[in-house]
Amino acid sequence: MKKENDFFNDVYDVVRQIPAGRATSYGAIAAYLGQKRGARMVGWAMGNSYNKQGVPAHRVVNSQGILSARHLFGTPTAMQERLESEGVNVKNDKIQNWKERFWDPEKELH
DNA sequence: GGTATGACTGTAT
DNA sequence: GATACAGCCATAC
Repeated sequence: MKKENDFFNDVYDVVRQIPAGRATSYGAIAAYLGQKRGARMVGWAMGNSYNKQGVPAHRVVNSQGILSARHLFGTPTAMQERLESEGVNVKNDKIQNWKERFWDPEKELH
């Protein structure tokens, strides 16, 4: 039997709450889940669900606001274009105004 | 249970 | 700024 309160489930739940036009980092999600060093797990979890609907994985980037996983979206520009269509300026695979675009689950969901 | 891997992060060089 | 290394944790074999 599989736990419904999976680590993945928590990750998906947080990612789903990211508002359009914003983005967060793996580390922030991991920290919110109490696993400050579990950023890799967040990415790993997403890797098993990036094709899952309802999970805007394109709104999750690394700590520098870089679209580290753009290459996994089918096309190298899919992630960037999707973010731009939501109002996020992306340049060189990096989110502009990252500090202001950053959505911190610890603060927003506190 | 040991080893390898991973959409990460931070520090050091 | 780029490269190298270490840390952390869950999953797969």
